[in-house]
Amino acid sequence: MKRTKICDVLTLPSNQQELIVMGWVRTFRNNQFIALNDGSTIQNLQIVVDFNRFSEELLKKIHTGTSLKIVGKLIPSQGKGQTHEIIANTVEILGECHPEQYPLQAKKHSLEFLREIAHLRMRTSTFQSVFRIRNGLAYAIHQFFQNKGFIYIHSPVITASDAEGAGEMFQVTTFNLSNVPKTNSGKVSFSDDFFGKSTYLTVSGQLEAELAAMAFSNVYTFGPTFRAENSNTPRHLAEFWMIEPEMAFYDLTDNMDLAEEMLKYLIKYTLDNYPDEIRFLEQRQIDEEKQKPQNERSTMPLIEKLQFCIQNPFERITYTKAIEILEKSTYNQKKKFQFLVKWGIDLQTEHERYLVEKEFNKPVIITDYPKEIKAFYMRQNEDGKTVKAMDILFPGIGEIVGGSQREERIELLEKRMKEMNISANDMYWYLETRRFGTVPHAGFGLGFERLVQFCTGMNNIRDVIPFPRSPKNCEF
RNA sequence: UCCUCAGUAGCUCAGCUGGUUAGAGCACAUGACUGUUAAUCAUGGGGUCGCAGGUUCGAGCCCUGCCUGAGGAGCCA
Repeated sequence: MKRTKICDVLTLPSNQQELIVMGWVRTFRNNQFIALNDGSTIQNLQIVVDFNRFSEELLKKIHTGTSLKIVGKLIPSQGKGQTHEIIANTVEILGECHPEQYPLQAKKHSLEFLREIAHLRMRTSTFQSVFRIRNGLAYAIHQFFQNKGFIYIHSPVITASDAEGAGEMFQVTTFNLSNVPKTNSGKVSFSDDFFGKSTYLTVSGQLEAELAAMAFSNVYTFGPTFRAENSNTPRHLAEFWMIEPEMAFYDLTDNMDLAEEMLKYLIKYTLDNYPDEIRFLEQRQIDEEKQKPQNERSTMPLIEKLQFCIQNPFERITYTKAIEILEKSTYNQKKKFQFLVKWGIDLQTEHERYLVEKEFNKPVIITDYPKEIKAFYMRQNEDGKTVKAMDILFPGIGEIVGGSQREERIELLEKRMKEMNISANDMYWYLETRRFGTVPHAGFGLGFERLVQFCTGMNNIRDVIPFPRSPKNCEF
């Protein structure tokens, strides 16, 4: 007889059939009731042990964390908390778990503490829910794009290009750091390094995705990216995953339409496929927020927030309009903003939060930013001041998507690169896309962990990736 | 990187104005009970008060530096 997964056991008729189940003990109550979890579902299966039939020696080895093989009969539960239960005929200990040394208990732990034991935290209902949803979202992203005929492109992880200026980069080298080869003038001799030049971990696959879009029309990347920024916030990681679609023959509106459709698809996918997990996480958030003052609590419970997000069109406004709204706001007139609102500034977190959480109270897409605060590759508008950029701001998360229509006109692109001190020589391959059959195109980047944060209601980004990498933390 | 707060038992925390032998709940151990739902009841063990200096007759508490964590800001996805 083969093992039955707990997710399957719970769908079977409870008609005395004999089954084998395996899993880890969550709790062992009353010397009789084992809550067994095998990770196939966040639900536990109740195992009933008649303590008169088993040796005390065996029962004493059953603790939270112990792994078991149970053979027994499936019956309707006589207790109230569950539908099924298994009456154990045999109980085999697969792996003992020392109760004094095992850090997980059958009670709530703080997320900070669980972060320190990331190798074990997946054994909790919270992290099982989060990572199950993370898995589902990764799958749904491929499904969304594949259904539309997009080609999945593997952009390189190691790159020599630091042109995007998306932040500090991690150097990749095979040099012995205590004895780095130098040139006669005393500089590091990168021509002696593995690749013969200085190389880094990628900060974005966008430029490579653009190359592919010039062949396949519609492509996307989905892979890890790296930023060596010393950012210590609940929204930043040094290693995170990004989805970067790039579409030929798309303008900025097409780009926004696709991004909005994708986000709604992914949120709906979560609601449709992970109801148990979402309900659990919603309750967790409610319990957690009970200790907070009213004004710091979420305005909507998780499920309602996600449904609201699917059902309403995202607000679309230009940067110029956004500045106008901010300037006219009573908030601004009462001088409640710390930073001055003025055309030309980069929107501060407080400004974004005002627009998303106070003014519109739903996702907002801001377009046509001043060119000075955006990247060199964004398409310049006729006004000479703004570019075809778009950022999607989500409540509680901030910027979840950043994108633009790209500058396809080579003269304007070269001029902009010169102004921003970007080497046309190093970037010859990028410029050749504009030289050889250039077309209008657009794309965006979606921060995968920020999406998972939004869909799970987790406040800290370190709790939505199995093994987070952040400044001063590379454990496990 | 900057600002603010925190670090006391395995976990979550209390510890008053500097004053005897540092407490609670949970966890754990032992016993009781046995249809429980974070089971319950009784008893018990468990501490270099983040680290290093300093002030003081005396420091968990005051001062300085460092480390770690959290929240906010910047940068961004």
